[in-house]
Amino acid sequence: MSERYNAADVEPRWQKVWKEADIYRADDKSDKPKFYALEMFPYPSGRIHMGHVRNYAMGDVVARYKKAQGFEVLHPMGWDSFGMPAENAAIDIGGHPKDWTYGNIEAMKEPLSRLGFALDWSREFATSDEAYYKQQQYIFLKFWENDLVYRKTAKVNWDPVDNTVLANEQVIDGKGWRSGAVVEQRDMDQWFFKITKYAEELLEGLDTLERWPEKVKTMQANWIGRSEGLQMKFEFDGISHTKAVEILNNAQTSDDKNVIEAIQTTAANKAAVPENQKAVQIFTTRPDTLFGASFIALSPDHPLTLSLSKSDSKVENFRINCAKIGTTEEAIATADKLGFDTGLKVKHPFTGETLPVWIANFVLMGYGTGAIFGCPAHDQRDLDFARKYGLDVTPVVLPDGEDASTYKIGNEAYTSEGTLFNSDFLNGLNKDEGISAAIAKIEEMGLGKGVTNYRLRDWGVSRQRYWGCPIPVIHCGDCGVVSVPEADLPVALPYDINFDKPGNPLDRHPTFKDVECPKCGSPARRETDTLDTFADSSWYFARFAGGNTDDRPFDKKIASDWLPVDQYVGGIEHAVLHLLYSRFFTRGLRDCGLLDLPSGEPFAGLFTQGMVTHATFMNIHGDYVLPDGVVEYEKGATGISYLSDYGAGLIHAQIEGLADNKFRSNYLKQVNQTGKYLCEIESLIRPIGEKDPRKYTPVLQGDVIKMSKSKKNVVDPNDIIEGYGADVARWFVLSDSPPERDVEWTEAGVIGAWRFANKVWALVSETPKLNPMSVASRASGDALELRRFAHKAMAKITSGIESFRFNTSVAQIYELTNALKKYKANDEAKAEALGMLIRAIAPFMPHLSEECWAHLGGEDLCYHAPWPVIDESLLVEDTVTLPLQVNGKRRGEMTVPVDISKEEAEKLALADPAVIRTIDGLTVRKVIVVPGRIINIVAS
RNA sequence: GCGGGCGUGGUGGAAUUGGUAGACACGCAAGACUUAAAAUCUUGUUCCUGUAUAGGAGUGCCGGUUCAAUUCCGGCCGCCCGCACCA
Repeated sequence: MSERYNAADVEPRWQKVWKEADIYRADDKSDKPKFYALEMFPYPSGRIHMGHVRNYAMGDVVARYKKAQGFEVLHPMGWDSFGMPAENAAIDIGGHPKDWTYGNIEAMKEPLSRLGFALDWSREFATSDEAYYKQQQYIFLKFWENDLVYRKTAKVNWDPVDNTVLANEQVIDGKGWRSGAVVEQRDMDQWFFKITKYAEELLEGLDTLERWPEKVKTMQANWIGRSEGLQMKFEFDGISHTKAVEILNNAQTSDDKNVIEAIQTTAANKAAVPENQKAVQIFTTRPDTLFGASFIALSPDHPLTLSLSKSDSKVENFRINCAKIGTTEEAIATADKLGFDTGLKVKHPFTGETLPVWIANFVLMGYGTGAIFGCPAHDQRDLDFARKYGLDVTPVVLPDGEDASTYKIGNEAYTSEGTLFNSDFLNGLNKDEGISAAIAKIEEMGLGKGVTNYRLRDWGVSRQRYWGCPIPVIHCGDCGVVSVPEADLPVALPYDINFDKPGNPLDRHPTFKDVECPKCGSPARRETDTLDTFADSSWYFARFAGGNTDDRPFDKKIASDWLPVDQYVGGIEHAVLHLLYSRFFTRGLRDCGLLDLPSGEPFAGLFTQGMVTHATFMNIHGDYVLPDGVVEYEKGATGISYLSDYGAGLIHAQIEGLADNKFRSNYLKQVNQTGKYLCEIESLIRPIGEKDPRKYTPVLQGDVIKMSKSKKNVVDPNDIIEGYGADVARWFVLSDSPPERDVEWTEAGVIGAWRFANKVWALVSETPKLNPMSVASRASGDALELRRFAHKAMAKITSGIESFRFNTSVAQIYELTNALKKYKANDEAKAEALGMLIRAIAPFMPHLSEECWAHLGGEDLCYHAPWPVIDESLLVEDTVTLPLQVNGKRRGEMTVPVDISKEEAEKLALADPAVIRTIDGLTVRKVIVVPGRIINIVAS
């Protein structure tokens, strides 16, 4: 019975058993404590990759472990199936996005099933299913009713060739990623989710997420970007003031009014913005430096700038110049400071001095009020600007140790803390005191008030795309924007579309657009934009929990019972977008009365796993080479080698003859370092007169990077499953590397995992039938030793799983396996240890453990077996080996009873021969005894 | 620029309340079995000196606290990630 472990036979057999017994179905009505395990669901690209394997293997470990711990586990799976790739495929290779998508789902489901994950497939859905997006449309309308959705004109990236809006990620160096056309900024009507309504709650909620990575919380906090400061007005001075009012009143178009209105209605700004426009509103986080103000700067997109440009062509030209700089981050970061003096003046509220009003390219319209006061001495940007245009630089913060009479600002602004000076009533205060005092004074003068500002903007969700959830509204000439009645949902995507022309096919569909107004019955136009696909993934976890309802997004009670997700696992790339949008959605659902989740937090525990990486290889032509095509042989090519001496000679000849010096020197360096020649067998055609039929080409090893098709460093999970089995693939991606870090896929590593699977099987198959649930409570001698070892290992395996350090659990499983081979214990103790081992392996390699369980004669399925109970008394030894240190250096060790007294231990330590030898001639000053840990003798 | 993280053998990594640094695995070396290879098994493997007993050095670098530092503190150096003209 000691034949090799045959995964190809074992794995499908158990998968069939599991499926027929329907063991992974979660029971909504269970009395057991619940546990919701979830991994970020996949986009159906058509193939599973190693990243999926790692992600789902981690979630599966948790799900299976929690099941064994007695929890009712919900572990569902589905498809995030709307999105651009389907449309692009239809454009590039023809066909229909729907067919492409659902074909891919079919193609992926089978290999995913072969990995043997404990998934409740009864809850499966795809976000492109009509039943799903119908409910999403319902949610959209509920959000609209509850003031969480609105419509406004906003700037978008417009690709003039493809006639579509592009997401920021799709704009590369200012050009459309597909067309290569220069992207325009265009104003368009867009739908927005009012995520800023929850800015504060989303920020505060982060503190309650104890089982989230600090990194993700920090990123979200930065993204929300709360800053406290002062919003205040600078009143226009003299004639300029009148002129400004005149400009505003006369030159304003309705568009300008909209912008001004939009600013005024921003929640944070609302209270502080006055009704009239006789002043410029600015926002600052450093009101303590107000006495250092030397100018006011407006954004090129500020309403005042816009109205000025209508009557002044120089302003208009300046705006055009600013727009030319481009949209790339690099261009923005390195752009010169550009300014334009409007000639307007404002009055400083404290000093009464007049300050010039400039337009500056570095002031953003999207943050604060789109206008600032410039304090060059204590802000680097302001300083650069002031130096360029000859504006005053007045220091008002004195660094410690500097003299007020001699302190000067050079080309570096002083941005750290210090004592305020040159500042009248603020003199002598520190930064925080100065901020409070300045705010109090401005408030007292009625010129402004302390406010909180957020960097977070509302979420624009309109996409001019076909393959997404249609936005369920109708535009009527008389009634305006009207929602589609609930009874008419879903607004279904028509199938008969074509991609002959660029742009959104819904927009030119013969009938989709033409509808009657649900209110007045007159001819109206259906919205043809679809929702950002991030909306789809913002509530799917709730549908999994309380789904299968057609009248509501999910059953409120059932979904609320399962939520929050206890353990969510996915990639760090979603740290902000998906994870923030979901936190917004659950709050929205809660406040619309659809979900009973007071905290609003969808994911109680989050784990972000690292990527699967692989070495890259490149040949002399500069092409990436598939790892499969790369062979290596030893330097010298004698004995162990894939190549004959003849082949080696060929490589040498090729290298010497290479024209590319850089490649040749790199290759020779590689050979020197590794002692190996890497090459590719380029063809199997025998050149005339050659003995070896193969043609070898030298290959350079490149960086170890994330698996990617274009870099050709991918390993297909299917190949690994066929060659070694699913368990081996799972085991490998969980061993060695800590889960949050990247793991490098190597052939050697896979073989190691495969060997281990065989080792376990060899151990089990040569063991006669026994009860894997047995407890050898009366063990002594070697048997007791084995028990101690097994229970200790089991404790470490358990804590490794609990704390997401699967690599340490794996190491302990190795140790337990080695111990089982080493200890000469009796059958009862062996049965206990082996039973523990099989159950410990089960979350990682469920097929192997099931096979072992059955072979040993375990009752029922291993999947149903409870997690081993650790006997705490076995974790404590009778004796302990203490290291003996002299002056902090280890000189020996001694084995003593664990409950030895400090005095006794000290006596024994000083009698140790190694200690005596070391302290010979020295005086013992002190002996430190840490019970059960160490003894350190201080001598001099 | 701002924020976060990380530096440990040839390699991945252990050592999460300061207490034997290098668990476990890969690789490598030697041996056993074999006609041979593969597989498997055994032993060794941080570096330096040394036949050995043993001694010295050692967790990026410099310093500090401590009987004791990979761990705590201060200052450098290097790498990675996120955000980025956010007032």
